[in-house]
Amino acid sequence: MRADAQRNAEKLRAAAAELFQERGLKVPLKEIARRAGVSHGTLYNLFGTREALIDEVVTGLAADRLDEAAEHALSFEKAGEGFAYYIEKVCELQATDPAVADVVSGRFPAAECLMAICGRTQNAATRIIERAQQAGAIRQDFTGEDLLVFFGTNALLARAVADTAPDAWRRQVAFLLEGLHTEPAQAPLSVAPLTPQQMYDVMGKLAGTP
Amino acid sequence: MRADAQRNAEKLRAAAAELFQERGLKVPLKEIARRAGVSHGTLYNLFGTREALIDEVVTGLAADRLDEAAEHALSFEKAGEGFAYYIEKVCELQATDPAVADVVSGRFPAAECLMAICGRTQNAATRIIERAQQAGAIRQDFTGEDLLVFFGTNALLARAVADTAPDAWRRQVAFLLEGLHTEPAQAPLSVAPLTPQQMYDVMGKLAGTP
DNA sequence: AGTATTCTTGACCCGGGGGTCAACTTCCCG
DNA sequence: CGGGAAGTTGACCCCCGGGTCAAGAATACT
Repeated sequence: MRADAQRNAEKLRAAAAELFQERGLKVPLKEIARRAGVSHGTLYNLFGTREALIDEVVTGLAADRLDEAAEHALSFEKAGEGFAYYIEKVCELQATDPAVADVVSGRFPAAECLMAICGRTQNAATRIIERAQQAGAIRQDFTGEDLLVFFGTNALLARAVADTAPDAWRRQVAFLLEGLHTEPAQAPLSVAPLTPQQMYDVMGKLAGTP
Repeated sequence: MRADAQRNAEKLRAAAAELFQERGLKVPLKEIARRAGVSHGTLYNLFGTREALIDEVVTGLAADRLDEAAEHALSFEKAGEGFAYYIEKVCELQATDPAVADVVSGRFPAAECLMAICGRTQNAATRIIERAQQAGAIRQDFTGEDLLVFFGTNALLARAVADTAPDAWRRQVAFLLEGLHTEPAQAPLSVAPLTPQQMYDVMGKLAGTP
């Protein structure tokens, strides 16, 4: 690769990182090129697809932050506190970085590496939930799918409130956590959790509009 | 108005009612015209704006259904049950009719009549909440704005799950209701409710993407 | 029936985003 | 330092949705 191409790729990566973080993974590619001070043809030439760009610029960071949150959640002595920490932390990541929000909401433009993160997050969520359930801290019928659905809606919510009341999403999180404690009644749920296949469909559509 | 124009208007109203209900208030106008078997020019000629069409076809029905839900909620003897009924009912309306969901999520293309409904719903929600709070059934710091935010996310969620697990939203509703009961601890919320102005911004953006 | 009025049509304009490619520029190496 | 390879550019294509309007079709009135 020639030296100037290398430089352009770097400029594009920088611009993409900025814009993805500011506005999510769906920013127009032409706008990324514009901010990089480069023709959009060059972007297509160097990266080919939006997914490739995402993978180089977002995937690693997002994966690290999500993995770290999961790890830390599992290190709490009290499983219930780890569970609460995890939810708050992931929601916070979503709120402060639309790119992460898009990653968690899964399968954006079907970038392969993103799917991997999604799966890892799903697994981590399930482990954290089961640990809390075994400790008797939260209701038994809450599932990893439930949590991912919540993350999906939280992504939308956090983006919607970002310019207005950047912490507004915390209220909803609090209500959810309150609803998951074991102390009170705990009426049985009348609807089954989503299957993995259903999760795939649903999260894709939830993300589809923004 | 000429007879054929009358007929066309009727065909357009019918098509619009169908499509709004199937896919929400943002369906392309050209598609409505297509389904009505009429040129899109005619649609613009007869109705001028999307808002006018919405007002003739959706507004009344949506208002009726929402008002009825509110009324019925206030007729419960136990305020807490009325509250739960109201949330379930509104969410159900949203789930079975994307048009209603868009109406509740407020301020679509700024149709005047829709704003009126929005205000009425906000008021109704507040009354129902306060009644439940006076009965000691739900936590004191839950507000009408909180509920509308929840409706906003539920609209997205319900639409996202519609083809896959049309009742999936009920789980989230259940978690919310569980979190609002008075029995357990009730940690104070660390974030203030939205102001009415903030609500306006937020709900507009939440609806913006889909 | 014939004319005046009202309506309808569909081609056309716009802007936005995705994507391609021939012609041009820049680089690098012999 | 010159020429071939590598890279860049921006005009161009697509589709989509909103919106307009001159020309033509349909109706209603006399």
